[in-house]
Amino acid sequence: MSGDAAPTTRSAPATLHDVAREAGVSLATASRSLNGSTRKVNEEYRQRVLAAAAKLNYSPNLSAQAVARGTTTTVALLVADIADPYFSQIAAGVVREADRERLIVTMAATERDTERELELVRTLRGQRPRVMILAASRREGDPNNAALEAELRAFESNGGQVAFVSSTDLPFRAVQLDNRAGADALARDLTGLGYRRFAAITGTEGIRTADERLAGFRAGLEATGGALERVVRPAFTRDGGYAGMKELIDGGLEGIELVFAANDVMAVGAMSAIRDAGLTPGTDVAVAGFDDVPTVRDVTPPLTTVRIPLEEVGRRALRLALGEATAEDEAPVHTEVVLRDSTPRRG
Amino acid sequence: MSGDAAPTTRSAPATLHDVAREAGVSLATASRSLNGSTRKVNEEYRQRVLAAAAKLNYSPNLSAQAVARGTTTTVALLVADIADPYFSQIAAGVVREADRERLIVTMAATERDTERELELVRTLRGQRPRVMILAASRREGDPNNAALEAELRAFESNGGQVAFVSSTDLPFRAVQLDNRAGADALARDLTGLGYRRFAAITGTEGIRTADERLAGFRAGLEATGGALERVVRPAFTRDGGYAGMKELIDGGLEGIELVFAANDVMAVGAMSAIRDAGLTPGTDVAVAGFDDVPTVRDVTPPLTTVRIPLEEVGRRALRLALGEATAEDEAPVHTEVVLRDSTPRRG
DNA sequence: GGTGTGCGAGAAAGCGATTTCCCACTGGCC
DNA sequence: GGCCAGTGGGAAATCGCTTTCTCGCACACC
Repeated sequence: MSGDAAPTTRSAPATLHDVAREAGVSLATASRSLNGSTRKVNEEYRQRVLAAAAKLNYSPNLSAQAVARGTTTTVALLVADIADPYFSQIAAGVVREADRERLIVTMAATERDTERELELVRTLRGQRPRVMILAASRREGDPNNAALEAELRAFESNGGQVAFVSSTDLPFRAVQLDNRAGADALARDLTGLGYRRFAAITGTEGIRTADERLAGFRAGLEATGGALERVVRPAFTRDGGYAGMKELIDGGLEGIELVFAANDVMAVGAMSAIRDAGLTPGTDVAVAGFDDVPTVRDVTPPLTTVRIPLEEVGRRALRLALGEATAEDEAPVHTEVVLRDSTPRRG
Repeated sequence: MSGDAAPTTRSAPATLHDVAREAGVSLATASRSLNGSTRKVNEEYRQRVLAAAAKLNYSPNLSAQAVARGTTTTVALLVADIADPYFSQIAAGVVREADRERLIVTMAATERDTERELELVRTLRGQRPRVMILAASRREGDPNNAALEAELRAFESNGGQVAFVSSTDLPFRAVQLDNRAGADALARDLTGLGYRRFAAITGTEGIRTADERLAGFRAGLEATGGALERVVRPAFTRDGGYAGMKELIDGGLEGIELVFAANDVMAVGAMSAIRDAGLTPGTDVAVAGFDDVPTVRDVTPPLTTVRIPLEEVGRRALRLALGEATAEDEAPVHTEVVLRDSTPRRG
């Protein structure tokens, strides 16, 4: 049913004033009854107010409350792309934790554009959110970084809280993902399985997450005698992964045994490229990713990767920002190598 | 860097009042300069105000604006589960379109609980959003439906707009997905490929989307001589799909040639179950899904499904709610069967 | 020169809440 | 009986902004 206009006549929502009048009490008493202040209010009055509110279907105007109280119940969340499973899982964690704290989440997408990110932060600041969580990936040395820092500083000095997801060069709280250690461990495990000759598909230079993962992987290989023979740097997306793998194949695989993609969606794209080239991932060339997003256990062969508990990361980011972080929350997030069939033990 | 407390002393954000004082003009003039009212303001004053605002890093308090204007720039979005690619793609569409309209999106997750959904609608109503978009799936005959309808009616009569995604028995605008026709067409194409004996994995009875897809599939089979021999109804999730397929296999496949899962994540789960049972999806038993979420082109074999342009659905939902829908927007969303290797032509 | 008329600055009245402050009343205590 | 502390209701101030409303001023027109 593509429904029509509203049936009842349009009228302004009931205000607290209406409720007070209906209950025959003052504004102050109505307010106190509905949100339970420090002051006691006569039980009979309270009941009358509650009844009046129910009758009028009263819903407090959160904006007005925010103005009067000088504080909101809002959390602002910035991600690069909501449709990307990495970010959508983090968002799910933030939303869940926010809900527990009875906070409301407003979300925006930077589309991986730092200019946009800056502008969004500016806009969102107008909401006076209690907390701002920035999960969009950082770029090293981006020209907008200084302005972003200034904006966030201003936000903080007005009493707001900031938390980043993933490491950043900006001086704010952050949920530490330890990309380096994860990739390092992965590399060691892979050489342990008998692999020696590697290639990597990573994001554009400057994307901090990508750079760290590559550095960690490289370090792990160096420590255990693996050789990173080629590195390609396409976009940090599924299609980037596909394109990167194609580039590797077109350039001639020449004995490369395993391709490490800096995140799972790239790895999945890479596997499709391998297949489209008439090869079999896992058999002809092994593939490993990073993140352990849900789908990678369902691809064929299931993908070896480094697990990050992404939803937990989202939850933790919010706790961190709210200043409710336990010592555990402050520690780097535990990452764990998950070996699956995309990297079979090598003869 | 797990940064420390704010460096500058904490102070209240600059208000319009501060800006006006700094610029040496009245509050009214400052307001008019910054948001461009119908009234003209002396260019010199305007410049002074702009300069003062920049100097003080002024950011208008959106809550206060909302109270004063009696209207917000907020869109409320309800989804079942943000981490589910179906919903995250829709959300991405909503966010993108909202951004174009310079609206802010607040998001909440029902976790597939209609009780929660109702409560969230109540809370979000307090924000006085311009628009509420409900994308969480509907349940036929749910006891909370009446209360939900009442709540949304109240919201509408206060000037809010409501839009559902996917059909609903509730009398509100909705983006029509035409699940029935899509599933019908899929069934016809599959019998056209030579399949005759089918099973279906669909959601719990009462989930409208699942029911419609099953009904359409059934109709398509009946019209073309296919037989739906078994139907299982697990949860409407990836794990549900896995469990459903396991149930089918454990019950004995007995000549079933193709399994239709009512959405892609279930289909992907089903494929894993097939594989875990030592069979090969596509070869031993064909699989088809619904939605065409991004990952299904990367699974093996690539999944046959019915494409819904989910991001476009999200965008359309917002336009519909804002009353900006074109005739095109009002029409049911175009669905399209996408045949891939998970349903090879049959001998 | 007198009088409309238009323009635009600023004072002030909201918007829908919360919270301070005032004050009437009750009850305990000497 | 007088006094004081405690209680709790309601008037009014307040939050940060928008938007009427008032009013002085300049200009044009007769």
